[in-house]
Amino acid sequence: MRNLTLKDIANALNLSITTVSKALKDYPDVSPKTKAKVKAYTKEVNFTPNAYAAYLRTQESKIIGVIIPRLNHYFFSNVLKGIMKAAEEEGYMVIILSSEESYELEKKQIDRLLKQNVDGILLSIADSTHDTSHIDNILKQNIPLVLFDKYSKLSQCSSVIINDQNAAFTAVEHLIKSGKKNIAHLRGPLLPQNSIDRFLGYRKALDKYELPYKKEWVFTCQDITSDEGYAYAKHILEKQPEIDAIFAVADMPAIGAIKYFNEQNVAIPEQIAVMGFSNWKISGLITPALSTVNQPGETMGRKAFELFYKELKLLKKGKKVDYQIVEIETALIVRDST
Amino acid sequence: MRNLTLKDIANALNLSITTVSKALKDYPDVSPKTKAKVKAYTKEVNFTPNAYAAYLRTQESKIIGVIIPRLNHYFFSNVLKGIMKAAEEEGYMVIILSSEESYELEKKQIDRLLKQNVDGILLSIADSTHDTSHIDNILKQNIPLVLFDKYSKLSQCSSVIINDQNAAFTAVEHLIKSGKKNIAHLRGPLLPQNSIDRFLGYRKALDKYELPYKKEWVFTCQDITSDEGYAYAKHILEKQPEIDAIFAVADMPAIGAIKYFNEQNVAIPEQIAVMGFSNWKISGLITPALSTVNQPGETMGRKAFELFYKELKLLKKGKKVDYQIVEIETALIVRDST
DNA sequence: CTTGTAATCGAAATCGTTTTCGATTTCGAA
DNA sequence: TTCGAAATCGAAAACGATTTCGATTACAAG
Repeated sequence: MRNLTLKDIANALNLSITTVSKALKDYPDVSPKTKAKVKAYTKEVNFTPNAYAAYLRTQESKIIGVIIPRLNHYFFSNVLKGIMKAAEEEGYMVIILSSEESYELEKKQIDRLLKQNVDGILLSIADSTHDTSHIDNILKQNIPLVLFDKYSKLSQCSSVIINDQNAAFTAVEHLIKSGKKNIAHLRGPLLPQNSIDRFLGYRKALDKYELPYKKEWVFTCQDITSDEGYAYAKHILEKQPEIDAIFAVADMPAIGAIKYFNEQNVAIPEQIAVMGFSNWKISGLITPALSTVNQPGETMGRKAFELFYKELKLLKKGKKVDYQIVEIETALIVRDST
Repeated sequence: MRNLTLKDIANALNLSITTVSKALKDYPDVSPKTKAKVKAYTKEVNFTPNAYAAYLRTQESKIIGVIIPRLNHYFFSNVLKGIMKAAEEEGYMVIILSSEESYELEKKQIDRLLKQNVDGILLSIADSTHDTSHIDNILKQNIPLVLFDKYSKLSQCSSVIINDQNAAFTAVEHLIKSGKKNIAHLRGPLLPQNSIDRFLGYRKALDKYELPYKKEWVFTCQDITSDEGYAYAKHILEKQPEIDAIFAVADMPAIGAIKYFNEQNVAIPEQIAVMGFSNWKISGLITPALSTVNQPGETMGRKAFELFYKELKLLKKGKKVDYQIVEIETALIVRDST
């Protein structure tokens, strides 16, 4: 059972391949009558032109590639959802690849996508990515590129981000206003812009309210896992009991910390308050429910696709495209842990 | 900056397009010397044949389609991870679509994938799917199809599943052996085989240990959310306090129930025990940690791809392919909630 | 120096579209 | 009736690979 081709349709209707093709694409030099006839028939037999053959002429694959650092990750799943919904509305398919936070793999995945002739690439860069030449390569090939969430200040391309610094500032400010004075920070790895900015927001809040900044109150989570949060919570309780609040770079370490405090019957937030970041589904379900910052993944994904699509259309028209940085609103979510 | 073509390579090396193509594919009628020359050069300039042009002759897209019911879902994310890793090893790209648990959308997504000429389809069917004619259509087109997790007993195709009935039986048996006698079940929707089998496993355990089965102890979670678990927990505590254990069809409702019990200071597991299903990451992080059944998503995904790939190779050789049902091992995970 | 065979190579057809451009038809106006 | 413009159609050339099959070369044997 072979798929139908234009030739089959043409034969069935006693028309030429050309006319059938043009009728389907609403060329002006096909009469309304034959257009109607062709469209009715193709609909009846559920025909659509072969995408690969079409690509050969148009050079448009109607496929975009998305690279995320991790697959099973609540936030990125949400971003994907936004991307895929928006893509579907425009008839685009999405190929997803994961860099597993590895710079080498990220380069390889970009290469795979370029070989696949995707119409555009949406990318959230890996924690370990330390230079951006592979990213600039995409731009050189003149195919639209949009970064989301984990972006790079160095690359001259469209990005969809949140204001990490402000969001972190607001979160820490809330801790301070609720009376906490010795606030620790579980920060992310050193490279990604996100962890840098969240750390800077933390410092800015301390500065503004004239609280001391102490290096020994900042702990680095390499992998941003609950295990790391759990271990640091243990360390804090045993070695640095003066700490009365924790601001974590993400929900996972915060949840790990809460788990440990629960086991030790530490009163949250009275003895120690815990603040997360990202608003994962689960953060509202643990006890006590975790205060956090909402990071609207689905919105970011949709916006990222829209930026790509806009650039593609400009490109097709041969117009100049200049890139754009879109900032998505975040919101402080106060629950029971602060 | 156009991509290179066979013609470019041929010109550069003073060979014909034919010879270059054959050299790359190790045809026997190309001398080792020219093969080496071609391979060295293509590697140097990072050339690989255009995938779309190749498709036109070979009818192989090297792309598979995957349809899952939900995107931001821990278990399915894990399955995807397994699929994508295995696919990458064989040079396959993966297009992912979501049916959002909708029968209509599932049909549409299958259609999209067929139009895209994917080499195979991996599918986990939606809760609302009530007939399988659209699935049988895939088989008629003679392209490999593998169902995973949410499968259908009616379709004659390969599937990767767990033994839901046995797994549920073991889980409930564990509740019984820990002394619980009045065990409620938060079951899933009526259609999917999973919820049916887990329900049957629940009943079988009650039967075996001569505990009464009561209709009013079975509650249906339409969407399998934490909210439903929360609401049923409230109902149970207020209206049916004789219930001393809950076996949930999945972790999410179990977590919702635990949240409510925590708020009401109900002792878990002393007053009421809670058992989940699936072993989501989060289930080990809440307090008390949730007992559950491990459902190895990544392994299932990898196996599903392998089944597809095996079928494809048989198909290419023109050999008869007969489908295969693979059962993946589950394991009871006892934590603090039972 | 032939001749036959094996080893190499390339011309050309093909896959299914899209699109240019030339051919044909239609039809109103003169 | 005839002419020309406008409307409608189709032939054919791409797109970039794969593959069949015929052509050429090399070389050993007679």
